[in-house]
Amino acid sequence: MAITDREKQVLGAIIDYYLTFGDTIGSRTLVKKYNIGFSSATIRNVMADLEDMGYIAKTHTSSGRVPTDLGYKFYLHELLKIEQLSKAEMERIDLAYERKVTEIESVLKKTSSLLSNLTSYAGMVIEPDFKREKIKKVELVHIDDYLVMAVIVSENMSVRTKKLPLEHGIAREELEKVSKEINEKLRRGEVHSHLQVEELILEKDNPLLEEFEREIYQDIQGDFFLNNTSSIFQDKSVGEVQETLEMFTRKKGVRELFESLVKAREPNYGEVNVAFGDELSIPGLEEFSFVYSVYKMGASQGVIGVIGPRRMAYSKTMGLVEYVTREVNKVIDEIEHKKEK
Amino acid sequence: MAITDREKQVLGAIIDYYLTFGDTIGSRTLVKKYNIGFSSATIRNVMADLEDMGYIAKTHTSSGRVPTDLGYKFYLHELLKIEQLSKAEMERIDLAYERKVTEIESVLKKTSSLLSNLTSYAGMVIEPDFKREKIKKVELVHIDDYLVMAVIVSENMSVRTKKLPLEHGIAREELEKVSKEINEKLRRGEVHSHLQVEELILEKDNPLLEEFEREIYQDIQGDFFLNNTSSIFQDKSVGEVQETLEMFTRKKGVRELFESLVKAREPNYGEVNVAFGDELSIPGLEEFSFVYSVYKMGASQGVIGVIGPRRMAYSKTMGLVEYVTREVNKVIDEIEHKKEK
DNA sequence: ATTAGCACTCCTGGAATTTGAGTGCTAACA
DNA sequence: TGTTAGCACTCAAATTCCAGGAGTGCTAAT
Repeated sequence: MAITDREKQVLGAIIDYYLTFGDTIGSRTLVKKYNIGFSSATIRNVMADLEDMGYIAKTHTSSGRVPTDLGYKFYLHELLKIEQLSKAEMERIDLAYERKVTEIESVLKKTSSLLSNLTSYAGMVIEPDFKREKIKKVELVHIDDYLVMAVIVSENMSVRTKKLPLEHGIAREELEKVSKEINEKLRRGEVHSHLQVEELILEKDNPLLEEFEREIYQDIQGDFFLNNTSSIFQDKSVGEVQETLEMFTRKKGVRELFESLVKAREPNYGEVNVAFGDELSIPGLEEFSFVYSVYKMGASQGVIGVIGPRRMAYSKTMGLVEYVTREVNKVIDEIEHKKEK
Repeated sequence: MAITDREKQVLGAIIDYYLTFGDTIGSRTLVKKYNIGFSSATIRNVMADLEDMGYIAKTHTSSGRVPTDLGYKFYLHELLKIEQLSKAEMERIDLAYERKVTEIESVLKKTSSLLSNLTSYAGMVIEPDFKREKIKKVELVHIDDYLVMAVIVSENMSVRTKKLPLEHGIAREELEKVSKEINEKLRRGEVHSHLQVEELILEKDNPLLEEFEREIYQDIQGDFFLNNTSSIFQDKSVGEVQETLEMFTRKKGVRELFESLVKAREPNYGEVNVAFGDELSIPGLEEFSFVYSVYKMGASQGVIGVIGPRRMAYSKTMGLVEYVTREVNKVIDEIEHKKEK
């Protein structure tokens, strides 16, 4: 049962109204506000058909209609056109990346806050997974005999630091030896993952292995930058969204969730996607939408996106995410080339 | 005009009721719930007197009474007894510090979460101010020619790391020279503050000084660990407390505010204090209370405390903060002695 | 196929009303 | 003189009631 043009038009109007006012709309108002050349009675029939098809629904017997999830998806895939940014907006973004930032982490941080500023939703940037990167080298800094600071550099030039408290103590010279040993092995390709590196350090001293596994695990992995989260919860009470908020501030598990979402779909570089909260299956985010796209960095990939209410200015937001992602890819390229030079 | 015992008793009852139910209480209910050997009419007279003295107030002409700020303070200073923890509770806390943690930062982190678990309010631990500490040594790790990771160790063994992106690039050998130079100067006592250290590095390369000042400023200073903040806002809407929440997650300015509060009073080690939100003058925290005490670490001092609603179980909480602070001081001592050994 | 008309439904918001927990004051009492 | 009973009065909060508005579906006419 194909959908007619008239039906498309009406569906579009209903969604548009819902997007801007968040409310139901009935046949009469629809005819008046969106100049449609038919009477309300006709539209009532069209609406009844759309309801049969499952695209719209009533909230109660005599209410107007709102789009269903199905209707929403139809809209996103078939009806929606990504809006090109205006010249002025583009310039504003370009300007943000103008003063050459030479360090990748701060580029990502800045991008996240840029997105939230421009959309007034929550901006989100996920770093490429550090754990999956090959380790290039490790420097062990001797703080004192009982504390070592490991500086871990990955193939794509991400850097992580990690404190390693030692039970038995180690002298500076001894540590330097260990350090050389490790880097030697790295160079010969005998060690890859960061976990192995830890083991190498630790077997010299055999300390609180479990502690590490549990506590510091998260510090070492790819970070993510999330901005302006509270804005999207606005009217909710803190109690309701407490867990989600906690999850964001502790940065626990969030990364995995978003990552798995992106993996689940075909990752098309440069293409902007939309995921409803319920597709994300992130507790507390059921009523939100995630507009995102994938950027690449070295061999890995990260995610740039915006979390906002289901009722959001998709057209605009998607255009924005698209443009910003392109921009970020450009900056990353520049940095990488500079390094190689 | 001295306050009589009877008045004290009534005031205590009013506050107790307010603390547990957060509501006004009238003479009749008060007589019934707190077995006072007088009639409601008598209590009405007592209440009228207390109101004249400014300790209690009505919310409207015919309502019951609630304590005023003055009444609250009187209660805290004169009436309240700090509750000793039970054996079981003490053991539970001891247990948390049992598995010897050999690294101070994680002790503080753990303390913060311990406090929030035990009170279900927000636990807060402020590190001693890193900026005020003397710097003991600096290690400069060469990531690549355009990125240096500085590891800064203070006199009291706190450690900070900081990425320094360079505009013009520096070779490994050159960097090592700079590093030696700096540490030499440190040893001779020619350099103290971390800012000077930065300058020394930077004058070799003259890079994005302003960027530093602005962006990385906060990373370098003493951190604080704040847990479970959302729990204290519970019933509020996210919109209302958005700014405060944002302030907490960005960790911007919070430290200064709390520090200045503590400075404003005489810092008695080991003694537990209470500050009302309005004494803190922290935006968004007007309706909260801060129960805290000061711990010392090397030459500096930090703060351990709990942020909760004005209506909180003070007696209990104060006992808890007192005990935990003692415990933390003990652990820090142990770590420091171990180092010296 | 479209439309006008009609009876009916449901949500919404404000006004009116009731109830409960208080108060202050006065007069009586130990 | 301190304590108490009794009474008239007040206010906030909850509940009920009611009218109005925005819809719908259906039928009959165009």
